[in-house]
Amino acid sequence: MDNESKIRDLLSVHGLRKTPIRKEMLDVFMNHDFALSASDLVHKMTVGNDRVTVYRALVSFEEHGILHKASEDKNGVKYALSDHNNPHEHHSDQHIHFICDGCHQTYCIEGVVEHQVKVSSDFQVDRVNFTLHGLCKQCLP
Amino acid sequence: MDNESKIRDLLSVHGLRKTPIRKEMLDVFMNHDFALSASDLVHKMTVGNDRVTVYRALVSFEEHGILHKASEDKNGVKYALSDHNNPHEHHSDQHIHFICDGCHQTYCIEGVVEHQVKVSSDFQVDRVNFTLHGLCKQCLP
DNA sequence: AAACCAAACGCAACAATGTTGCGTTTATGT
DNA sequence: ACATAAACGCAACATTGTTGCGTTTGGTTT
Repeated sequence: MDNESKIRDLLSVHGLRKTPIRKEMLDVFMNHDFALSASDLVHKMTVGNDRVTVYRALVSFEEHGILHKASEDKNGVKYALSDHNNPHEHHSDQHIHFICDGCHQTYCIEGVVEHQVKVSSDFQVDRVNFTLHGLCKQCLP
Repeated sequence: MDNESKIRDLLSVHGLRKTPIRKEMLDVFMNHDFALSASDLVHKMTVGNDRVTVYRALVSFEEHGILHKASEDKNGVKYALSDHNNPHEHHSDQHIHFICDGCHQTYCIEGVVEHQVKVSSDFQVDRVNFTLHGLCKQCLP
């Protein structure tokens, strides 16, 4: 296991147990630069293949801020490591979600979307969620 | 039925049959100012309560541009009337989707979100999808 | 108005995602 | 080494959405 000490630290900090399944889940996340669904994880993991266990670990990781929901549609939720834990996210505290039209992966990428909202006063806008769509490097012609 | 003639016209224009179920589906949409899921429709309708029929009608309506997907999450897809058919959308050709944190309804509202995207050149951004979140008039304190 | 036909319907069956309950195992602190 | 709560694993279930197929029906043609 590659990022073993990083993973052990991460679990320790949050008071979570270092079980084989949870360690491998985080390892899988650290070895991918795109977001993963529960089903993705179950297929990629070598130890333990019970969906329920994975679902419960995902919820726990999200509650502890280790993971966040990167995208969500009728086919389910995809999670990604939060910035400060993600080896692919070095330079920013904030990221944007990009969904590739080619490979359909969800990437957490660096960048900013500057925006100004003008809507009817019948609605109080507290947040704006952006998702970018297009082609990633691998899928560009 | 209130909007009967409007509904008959709409179905005629698109070469769709004026069946009781489809007429009532459109009627339900016209009597709501927020987006509806297949399940919402099944519960609100008085004639025909087969999920499959509703699903297939939704697909057909979307293909004909009568409806569009207003929001989508793990709990399913919500549809809304396209602007030109929607009695609640008088003044604009474009709308924005607003999801209320209180009632969790999805509204198609008038307004604009000006935005500028700055991201790594590893990703070619073709479209930007955004959703506004906050509180609607009914849910404001 | 009778016949025709494709559109629409309705039922059964299925797949996938996600959740809950409950008994068992195991990581971890004492 | 022991105790205990966290984590696991299994069965069962709910919901959304899809597919196949036979039947009904709206709309057209004759």
